[in-house]
Amino acid sequence: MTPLPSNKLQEAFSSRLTGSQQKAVFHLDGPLLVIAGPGSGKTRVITFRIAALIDSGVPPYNICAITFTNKAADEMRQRAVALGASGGAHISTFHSLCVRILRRYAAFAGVNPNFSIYDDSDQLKCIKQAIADCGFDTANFPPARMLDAISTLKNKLIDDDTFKHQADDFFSKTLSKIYLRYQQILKDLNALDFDDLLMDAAFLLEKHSEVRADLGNRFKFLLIDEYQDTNHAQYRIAKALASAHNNICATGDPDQSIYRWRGADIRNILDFERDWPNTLVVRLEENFRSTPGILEVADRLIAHNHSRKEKRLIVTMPSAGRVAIEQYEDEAAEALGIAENIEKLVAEGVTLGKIAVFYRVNAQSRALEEVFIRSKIPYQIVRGVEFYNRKEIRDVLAYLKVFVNPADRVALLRIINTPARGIGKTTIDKLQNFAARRNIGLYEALKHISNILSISKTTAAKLIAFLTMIEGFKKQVPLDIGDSPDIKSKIENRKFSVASLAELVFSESGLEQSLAAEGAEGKDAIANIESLISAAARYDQETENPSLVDYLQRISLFSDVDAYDTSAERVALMTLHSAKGLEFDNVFIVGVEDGLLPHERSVDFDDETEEERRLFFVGITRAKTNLCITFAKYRQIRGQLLRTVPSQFLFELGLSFSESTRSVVPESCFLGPEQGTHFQSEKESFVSSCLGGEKNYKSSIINHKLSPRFHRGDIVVHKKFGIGTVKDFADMGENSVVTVAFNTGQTKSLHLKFAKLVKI
DNA sequence: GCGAGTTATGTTTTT
DNA sequence: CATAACTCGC
Repeated sequence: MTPLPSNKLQEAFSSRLTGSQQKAVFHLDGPLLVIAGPGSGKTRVITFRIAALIDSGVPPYNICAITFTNKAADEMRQRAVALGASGGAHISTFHSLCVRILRRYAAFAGVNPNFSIYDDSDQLKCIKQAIADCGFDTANFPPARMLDAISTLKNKLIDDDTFKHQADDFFSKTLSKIYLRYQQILKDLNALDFDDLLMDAAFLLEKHSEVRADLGNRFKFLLIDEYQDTNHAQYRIAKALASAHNNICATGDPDQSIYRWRGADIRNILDFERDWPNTLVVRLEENFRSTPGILEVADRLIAHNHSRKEKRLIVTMPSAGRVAIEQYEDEAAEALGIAENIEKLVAEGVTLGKIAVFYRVNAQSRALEEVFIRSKIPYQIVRGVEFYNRKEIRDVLAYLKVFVNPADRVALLRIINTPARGIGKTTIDKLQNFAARRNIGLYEALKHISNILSISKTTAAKLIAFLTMIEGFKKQVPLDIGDSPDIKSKIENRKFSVASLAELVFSESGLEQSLAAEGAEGKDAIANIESLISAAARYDQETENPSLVDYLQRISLFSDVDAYDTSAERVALMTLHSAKGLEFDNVFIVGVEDGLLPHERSVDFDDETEEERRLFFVGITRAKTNLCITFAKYRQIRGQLLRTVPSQFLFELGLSFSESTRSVVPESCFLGPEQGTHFQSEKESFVSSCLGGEKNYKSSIINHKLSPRFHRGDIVVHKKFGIGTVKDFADMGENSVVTVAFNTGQTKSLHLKFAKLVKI
């Protein structure tokens, strides 16, 4: 029964694959784990395997490949076809796959297939209501924190009912109540959040053997890329999908696991061999991407992670390019320096599409953007979801969501008075009360408006006009026919267009009119909606059977990198997380400072610092030829100009400290493989020169150089509170707290880190 | 009911 | 600093 690709194909592939890659690609039967470093061709192995499977006679229909982003799925699809594989294999992300499964087996899963998918801001509204419904205060139970806790539970497949029985302490019991209520709200609104997609799909597969058998029969070969970043729910889904045949192939690199904070469980990859007996493990250790200098730096960095199996990166590329570390005064100078570097590269003949800048947090893109605009360097910020988060876009989409899923109260509340049509808070409250009393949905309540006595005739008329308008739009939407082909063919005579419906909504709802009346800002908004409509038109064109539900569910799962236009000759700006899976000839990594990378929210725990190190490792290993790492002496954070401390990671790369300029690097320095051995000793001397053998060099630098000290009785000026007298000073280095009695009469304890206090 | 203006607040990474 | 959540006057 072992399928085998034709000799012709084996030969063709063999010339393009290394020995270990061949071993992985042609081991078509039974579990396979590919553990491989960056740039070793993990994704390539999966793509080739798809082609090999199809060539060996497996129908494409029986193949299911899971990628980390939709973008990666698209690329894999194209590359497989380029290798001669016919289309038809299912390639998607876990989330997209789950949506398909939940829709197809909606009856088993107990969901209405027209469900809305709720993102953070929708979730926030629901959790706030859940907290309020339970009689708790959002001050004691921060909505975001609660959502986070619930998300963690869902990723572990602990549903609200299960959690109720294991909650034993006060916090858990409170959380349990909120969790139960939150799930009830989502259910009432026929909505699923991102984590529900995975959890519900996992339970569906585990509880219904017929579904499992059906899907096991459908997907006879399961391939999963980036396995190190799967969470427990995804693991259980994979387990269920492969249970019938054990034809599972996973590829991953524990050193590139960067989503632990989101529930990714590194044990999934570490325990793979235990989970699937008789696994063939293939290690790909050669790196075909980066030059030796880059790999040496990467290797040196990742070696500082203790909880890791040692793994070498074997160099195959010739020595070329450079690794530079540059220090700047502040983020503006840093951005300017990068712009100059880019101009130099361009002068050498490099095209902009081969350059990328990575940063830890999205806010860092601003400084770069400003300079790039001034320097006239074309760039693209890789932030796909941002577009769909714009107010006007969300407004149009909310209309569409209501057509498909009238129970979606979040969407309905958004549009009921957008644009303003005289339906205010009081009316909405009355409507909600009525709906709650009758135990019906809000949309249902609109239909019984005449029964709400407290609502005046004129207001009722407005509500009726709104309802009539929505009902009119809904007539344009064909009934959702799901996946059943027999009914499908009967209704097929008319091709539905999302774009024309969106256009109709825009012009007829009054949105266009109200935006047009707004002037310049409205103009931008109109332009955005127009590009939404053209994107929808593209969807109509590319999709065989465009449907509104499918469209809405699809854009809900849109990720940042999905918007990345690889063909554009523009510098790509993105977060280190988004950079995963990509590669560029020239890479800049900015803001490598303590508190930013590693991020301040992660420095308290060693395992989190290790994840930050992996994140930096991922960034470094994206570079093929040139790598430039930058940091600044001062950085504006949340409006405050702060003196920064170079990241500990810089020393781990082997940076030296210049005593004469008291800076970490004179102006810039180059690291290369030949410099190797000296770094450790130089780091030691740097630390001891700063603090004479103490361990915590971070705060010492600040104390030494810039943290002013205050004494009782000092007169100080504060930006906001004015003049005052120092009452107390708690010297804690960068965390020092000053207590000041201001002349306004108030006494304040201020963190030196944040407050700008000047001694006079 | 509505919008302008003010004040509090919270700050990572994302499918 | 940037945004969400308020207040207030029309």
